[in-house]
Amino acid sequence: MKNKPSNSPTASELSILQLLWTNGPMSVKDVHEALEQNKPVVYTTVLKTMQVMMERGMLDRTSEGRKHIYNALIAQTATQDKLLGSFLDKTFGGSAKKLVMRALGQHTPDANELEELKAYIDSLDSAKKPKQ
Amino acid sequence: MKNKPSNSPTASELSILQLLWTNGPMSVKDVHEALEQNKPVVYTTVLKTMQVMMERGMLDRTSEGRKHIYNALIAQTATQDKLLGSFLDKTFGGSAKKLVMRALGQHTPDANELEELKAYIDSLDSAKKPKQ
DNA sequence: GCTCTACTACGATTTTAGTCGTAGTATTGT
DNA sequence: ACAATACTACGACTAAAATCGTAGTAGAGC
Repeated sequence: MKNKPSNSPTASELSILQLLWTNGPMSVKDVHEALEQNKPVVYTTVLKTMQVMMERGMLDRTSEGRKHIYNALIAQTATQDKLLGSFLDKTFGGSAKKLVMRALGQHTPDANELEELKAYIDSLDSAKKPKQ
Repeated sequence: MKNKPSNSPTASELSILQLLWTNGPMSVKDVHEALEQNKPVVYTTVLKTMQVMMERGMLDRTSEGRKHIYNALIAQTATQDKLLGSFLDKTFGGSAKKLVMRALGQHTPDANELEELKAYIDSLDSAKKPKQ
């Protein structure tokens, strides 16, 4: 009776999750060193954050000698989807079309990625109107 | 020497900005009544928030009798773009393609909007590779 | 066995967002 | 003029995130 469904991670928590999702299980030291490449942060701050995340059911850990190796318990895609849904509502009034156009306009992918996107939209499109 | 470049609005501030962007200048009373349709909130909470926003350069106001009529000073698109850029970095590692695909997959627009999106991507695409 | 080092544990503080209650003030209606 | 009304001003409180410092402890090397 402990694990709540795990609320959305905060910005700091998310930066830790990104590392774990990318690299797999990591020690606090690993995470700290990685984070510090962007912005100075005290070791125990990272440690504390990860401990809190474990309490909240976002991470678990195993012991390897005296180290703790942490692992993400919540899935990347599910977490991103939840954050995206919330952001979409708050910032673009829930209009995915508006968000997408703005994202593409501001951070236009290269031609190859644009082709992929068109193909993806086609697949969605034909699912919507199966007039095939 | 007062106006800082106006930091990004918080969630509460954004909900107020959305109203002002949509409806134009509004009194605190108007904003309060509109917000309350979603979630109960005390009048002075809204007032205080709007005063803080004015201090931060997000709003200004004029007097109309004893009322204050507030107006958004920061532009909707610029604000959305800033928030979007930040969200994109934090949550999708800066990959607009990933964000877009996820947004479309989770909140698929109707067929008409998908067509618009394809057309928009085409316009971006031809701008990228002007092999016309 | 002893010391030094590399960790973890945890309390405490700071900061910020969000919220509310009370007081003050101008205007309106009688 | 006076009371009721409709506002604004502002201090203060709460909750949560983020940060840090100190203390404790296990293990490595001598």
